[in-house]
Amino acid sequence: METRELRYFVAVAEELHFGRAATRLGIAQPPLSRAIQQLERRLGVPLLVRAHRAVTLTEAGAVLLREARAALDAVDAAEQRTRRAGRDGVDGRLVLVTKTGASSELLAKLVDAYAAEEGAAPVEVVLCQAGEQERMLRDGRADVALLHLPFDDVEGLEVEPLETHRQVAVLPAGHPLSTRESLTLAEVRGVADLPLRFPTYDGGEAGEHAVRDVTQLLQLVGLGRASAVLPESVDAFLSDAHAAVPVSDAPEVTTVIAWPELATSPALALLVRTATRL
Amino acid sequence: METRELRYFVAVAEELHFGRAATRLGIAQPPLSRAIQQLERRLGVPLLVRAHRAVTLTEAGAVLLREARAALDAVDAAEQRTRRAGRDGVDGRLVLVTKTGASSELLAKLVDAYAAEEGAAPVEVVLCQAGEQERMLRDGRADVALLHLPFDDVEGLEVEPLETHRQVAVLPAGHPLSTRESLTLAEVRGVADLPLRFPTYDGGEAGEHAVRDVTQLLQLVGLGRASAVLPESVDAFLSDAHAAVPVSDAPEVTTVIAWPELATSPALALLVRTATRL
DNA sequence: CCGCAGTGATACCCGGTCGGTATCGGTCCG
DNA sequence: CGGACCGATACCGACCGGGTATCACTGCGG
Repeated sequence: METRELRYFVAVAEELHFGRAATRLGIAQPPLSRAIQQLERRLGVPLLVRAHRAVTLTEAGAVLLREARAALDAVDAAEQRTRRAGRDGVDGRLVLVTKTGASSELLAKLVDAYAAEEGAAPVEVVLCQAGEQERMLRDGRADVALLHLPFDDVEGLEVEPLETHRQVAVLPAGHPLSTRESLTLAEVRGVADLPLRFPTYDGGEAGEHAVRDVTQLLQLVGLGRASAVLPESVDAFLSDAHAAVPVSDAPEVTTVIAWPELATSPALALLVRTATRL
Repeated sequence: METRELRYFVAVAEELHFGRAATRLGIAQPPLSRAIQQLERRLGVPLLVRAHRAVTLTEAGAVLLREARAALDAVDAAEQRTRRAGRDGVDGRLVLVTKTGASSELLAKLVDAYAAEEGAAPVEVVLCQAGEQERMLRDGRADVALLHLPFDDVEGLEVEPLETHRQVAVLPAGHPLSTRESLTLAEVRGVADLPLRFPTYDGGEAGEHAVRDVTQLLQLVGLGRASAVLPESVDAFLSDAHAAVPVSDAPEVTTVIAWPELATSPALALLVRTATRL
C-alpha cells in the first residue's frame, strides 16, 4: 500500500463524502473514487458502503481508518526526524512542546537546569493547544513534551513522572464559594451562573466555544463568565480578579515528561535525566 | 514520502550496495539510484555517502533507516489487519504467537480456559522462532503473543505479566556439575567442553550455527554438545538424557502476554483477562 | 408525475514518472 | 596499464495517476 492511497482513504473515511474529500485532497472526484476502488479490490475487502446519499464505513474500513492514521503518523515522523537530523545533526536541537500556560515554573526550571548541563543541545520551546502535543510527538515535529495525566493520552510514548499537584477551583474574586476552605466537584459544577469550563481541543457543542488554553480560561473566569478546575500550580497566573479553593474530590494531576518510544538521542536522554532530578 | 521510496531506501541502507539492493527489490540498479537521489533532494538531506567501493549511512540516513522500518511496519500492519477484519470480522479470529517450546503448559491452559469463555473467538496458535514474534505483532500478522522478559523487546506493546520462573541450567545427564544443588552462571559458562548456548534468532559468529528454538537446543544438550540456561518450566521437555540444576544468579524470566497498543478488539480483551486470571 | 439537484461511477485523454537498456566515469587491483 | 567493479547518466517506452465530460441512480419539490 502506498501512503497516497492511505491519505485518500483517510480523507474519504473522515468526510464520508467523495466530493468533499476530493476537494480537501486537492484532486478531482473521479480519480479519488477510482483509487478507493483499487484499494478495496487489492485488499479484497469492501471498506465503504455507498448508499445513495450516505457513505458509511464497514468494519474493515473502521479498522483501516485507525491503522492508516497511525501509519501516516509514522511516515510523517520518519520524514520530519530525518530532515531535522540532517539540518541540526542528531543532537542539534530539541523541540520541547507543552500546553500554553501549563507547568510554567517547572518548565522554566527544567530549561534552565538543562542549559547548565554539560553537552546540552539548544532547546526550542513550542507552546500549543491542548491535545496537539501528543500528535506533534508522534509525527516527529517535537522531540519531547510535558503532558498531564490523567488528561493526555500517553499510549505509545515513553514517560517519566515529574510532579503531582492537587487541583483547585478557580472562581471570580468575591464569588460566594470563594471563601470556602474546600469544595467538591459537584459544588463547583452546581453553580448555575458560572459554567464549569475545561481547556479542550475539540470544539464544544452548539454555541459553546471551546477554550483552547489556560490563559484564555483564566480571562473568562476573571470576567465572571466561567469557573475552572485546574492544578494548583496555576496560582502563578492568578490575579486579584481570581480566587482559588482546593477541590477535595478532583483527581490529582501528574505532570510527566514524554518522548517517542524509539528515540535514542543522547541530548534527549540528558534532558529527561535532568528533569527527573529536579 | 511514499512507501515505495521507504522500501527502496531500507533496502539500500541494509545492503549498503545499490546493485544488491536493486536485485533484492526486483528492479534494475539505475531506477533505484534515481529514486534515492530524488528522496535525498526532496528531504534536502544527504542520506548516503558514496565513497568508491563503500556506501555508508550519514547520521540522517541512520535516523531514516530506523524510522522507515517502523513506518513500513505500521503500513504493513494496516494492510494485514484490514484484510483480517474483512475476512473474519473484527473479532473473527485471534492469532496468538509464541516461541516454539516456550511456556507450553501455560499456553495450553490459556487456550483451554479461553475456549471455555462466553464469546471467545477461534484462536490460531502460531509457533515461531525467537525474535520473530514481536515483528509479527508489530506488522499485524498476529494479534497477541506470549513473550519472555527480559529477553524480548516489548517497546510499543501493551503487556500484562502472567508468571515468573527461575532459570535452571540444563546439562547432559551424568555431567559432573549435574549433581550440584545449585550453580552460578559463571560456573555454567566455565565448562570448556560444553559451550553455553542460548536460542537466538540472529546468526552466530563464524562457524557458530544459531540455535533457533528450545527443542533444537535440548537435543544438542542431550547429545552432550552444549549446555543451556532456561526457565525451569522446560522440565516438561526434559528426558533421561538431561539434568537440570538451578542457577542462583540468572535473572528470573517473566512470561507476559503482549498485544499492539491500539488494539480494541473485545475478543482480545477477553483473552487477556482470561490469561491474567489463570 | 416530472424534472432537477446531488452524488458516485464510468469513459476517455493526456502527461508525468517509473522502470528498462546502454553507456559513462571514476577507482582499485592485479 | 587494463580490466573489473560500481554508481551515475542518458534515453526511451509503457503504465498509471489525474483531469474533463458524462452517465446512472435516487430522492425531493413543484
